[in-house]
Parts: sequence; structure tokens; C-alpha cells
Amino acid sequence: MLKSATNRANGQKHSMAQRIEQALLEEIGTGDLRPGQRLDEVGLARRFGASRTPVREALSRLTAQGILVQGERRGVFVAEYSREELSQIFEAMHEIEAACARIASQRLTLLSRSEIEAAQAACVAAAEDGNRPQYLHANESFHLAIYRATGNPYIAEIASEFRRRTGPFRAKKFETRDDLLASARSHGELINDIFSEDSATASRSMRSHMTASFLETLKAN
Amino acid sequence: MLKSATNRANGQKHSMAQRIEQALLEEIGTGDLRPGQRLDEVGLARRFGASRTPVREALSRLTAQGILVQGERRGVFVAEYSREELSQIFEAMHEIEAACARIASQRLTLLSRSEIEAAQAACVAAAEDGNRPQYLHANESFHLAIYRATGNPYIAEIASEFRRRTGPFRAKKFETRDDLLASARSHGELINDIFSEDSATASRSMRSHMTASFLETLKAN
DNA sequence: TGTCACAATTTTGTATACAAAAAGAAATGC
DNA sequence: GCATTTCTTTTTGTATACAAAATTGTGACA
Repeated sequence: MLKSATNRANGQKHSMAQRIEQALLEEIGTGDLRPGQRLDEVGLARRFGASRTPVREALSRLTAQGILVQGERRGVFVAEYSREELSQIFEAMHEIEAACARIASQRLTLLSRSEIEAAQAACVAAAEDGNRPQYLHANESFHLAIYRATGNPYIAEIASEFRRRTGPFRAKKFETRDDLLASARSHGELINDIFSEDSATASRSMRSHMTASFLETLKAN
Repeated sequence: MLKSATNRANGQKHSMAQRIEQALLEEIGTGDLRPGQRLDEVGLARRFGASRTPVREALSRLTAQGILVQGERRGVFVAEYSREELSQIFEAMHEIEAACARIASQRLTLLSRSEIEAAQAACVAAAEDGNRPQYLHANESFHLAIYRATGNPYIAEIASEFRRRTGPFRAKKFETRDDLLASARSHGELINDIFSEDSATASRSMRSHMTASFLETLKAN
């Protein structure tokens, strides 16, 4: 297959490698690709109508981010964590998220306040509709809005990365409409504390939100 | 060039792509490759006696880690940060390192205590000799020992990553023998506080160590 | 002298080929 | 029947080729 059939044949402005990376990230995030599942280079290449080269590049980058892992034997797999590992990852997230909440509460601007509130409104709407995929998306936006509110893209990036890594595990805990409503309520309290302009309160509140989230996640896995 | 000339021709058990990644990481860490410098694919390929394929893989992974950045125009560059960006990165490190110190102080084992003490002894020795490269290495080991003492490989990895990213900037501040001695003394206080078994003290002490380090780094850049 | 067009060059992304290594399967010996 | 060896198949890593895009260089023309 010649180059001419790759880039412009579809509507994307990104390279094939980037598109594959995004697509895999999406499928892992939504749980279409399960933890522990093997990713076959030639299979993916066929699926995306590309050669192994861009597939390899995508896998390599996802591996560098810890989303995928190089198996002991052969092949690349969707990262799979034991309860012990999951607890360590959540401990790390716990720390980062708490720091984000503290910094965000110290630096709130009108813009970031609005973004957080808008995201929360979307969460509530999706929860009331019992629309799971929409809630998952709104929930990500909500946390991203808090990360952005820190004004520090480096912390925000770390936090997002952990969120991507734990996506498939956290996703499982949103089964019923009540799960969504409970999560949205929890957001509400969190917002109050972040907007309270007392950074210690904000940080403590985020810790408690994360602890709850972790317990739910453990139950669902 | 055929494959037979690649893997076993040298003494490494890693793939060419991994060796290139390591080599570049090393050179960036020591400052041989300066921030802002362009990395040419074909040039690197020639230099390592390989083709563009493994070079590309190495660059791609280093880019995913934020060590390198994709230039606006063409080419991949060693990441270069403005004072503003540097301050944001140090803020993030600040948070992570403080969390590490706190957790480490809560979980100290005989082993991790010994590792930290051994690393510090190496720092002191290198500082007294005025041996800069050796001090740089011992300094890394010291901080790595603290990260390991958290018992949490995920936090440790984040902390290490930041350390790699800021390596070339921090390295500049160790010019004279007195710089090394001052840094080693600062470690001494930090150890005392981490070993004090009061995690709040440990965290506060690390914050002050990092703040000092940041000020020194800013002066040197 | 400046600017526009257009040719030459470099750089990037992808495809394909192939050899080494590993895993799996079949055959051989005990 | 089980262990060991040998043969196949799959998978991985790398080299090379090539076309599209971007950059640079060059010259014509106003």
C-alpha cells in the first residue's frame, strides 16, 4: 500500500501512528480492550489498514506511558494490576489529586471556576439520565477541569496519566444509575470545599473523595 | 547492514532501540546534549551504526516521557524550559518529593534506612573529593533511595521521571567543591528529619530542600 | 532591491523485506 | 509413556525504499 492511501484517505490531520494510539487509548479507557488482553501487531495493522511500522510506534508510546506493558514472554498487553498494585497506584493518585485540589483552591480564577461548574452540571445531567458513557466522559472533564485549575500543566499531565491508567478499573464501578448519582453528589461536596478558599480543606476533601473512589473500585474488581 | 551486525556485535543484551534510548538519556542527564539541541534522525543512526527505525523508536519513547519535544517546525529537540516553565516543573516536583518524604518516613525499614545512609555516605565522600561527576551520580542514588523507601514504585517512577527531566538544569548548579559540600550538608538535615519518624517534619524538610535546590537552579540558569 | 515562483533538498511517515529469536509442534530415542 | 531433540511457525527487531510534505535555495521579474 502506498503512502497516498494513508493520510488523506480519511478525515484526520494526524499521522496514522497517532490515530492508532488515540484509538487504542479510547478503547482501553472505555473497557473495550480488557486489562491483560494481548495486542497483536499484525492484527492491529490489518485492522487499521496500515503496516506494522505505525502500529509499533503507537504501542511503543503507550508502553512508555504505562498504559500497556511488555509481557514477560511475547507480546504487548493492556496493563493489568493486582489488588496490591492497584492500591499502590491509587495511593499515588491520592497524593497527586490532593496536591491538585490544594493548588487549584489557591489559584481559582473565574474561568476555572466556571469550567469546573460546567463540567459538574454535565455530570449531574448525565447521572439523572442514567447515561453511563456520557457520565464517564463528563466525569473525566470534571477532573480535568480541576487539574487545569492548578495552572500547572506538568502536575495536570501526571494526574491525567494516572487517570488514563486506572480508567478501565474505575469504569467498572459505574453500573447503576444510583452509582452515577452518588458520584455526582460526591463531586458536589468536593466543589464546595475547593471553592471554600481554604486549601487544606480542599485537599482533605479530595483525599476523602479518592478514598471513596478507591473503595468502590476495589469492590468492582 | 544486516541484523547480524546489530545485537550481538556489542556486549549489550538490550535491543538497539533501547541502547540508543539509554545513551541519549545519559547524555541529556550529564548535559552533553544541551536543552534546545536538535536531534537528527539520520545523524543519530549513523552515529550508532543503525538504521532510522530503532532511532525513531527511541526518540518516540523519550518524547512520550517529556525528555524530548517535537519542535514546532521540523525535528525533535531536547526539552528546553523557560524560567516560568521551570518553576512549574519544580512546583510539581516539590509536591511529589514532599509526598515521597512523608510516605518514606512512615514506612522506613532497616533496608531502606541503610540504603539512604549508604547513598549519603557516597555523597559526602564525593563532595569532599570535589568529584563532580561522582557527586552527581551519588546524589541521584540518594534521592532514588528515598523514592524506593516509599515502597510505592508508581510514585517512585513519577519522581524519577521529573528528576530526569530536570537533570541538565540541576546539574549546572554544582560548579565548585563548596556547592557539593553544601548540598551534602543539606542532605544530612533531610535525613535527620526523614528518620525522625514524624512524617510532617519529613515532608516539610523535603519541601525546604527542594525550595533551596530550585533557587540554586534558577541562579545557574 | 524586494518578492514571487519554482526547483532542489531535506525530513518525515509508512510500507515492505528479511533475518534472528522464541514458541510451538512433531519426531526420535530411551 | 516420557523426555529430548529437531523442524515449523510465529513474532520481533531492524534495514531499506519510497512518496508526501516541508524547507531551503535560486533566479526571474517588477
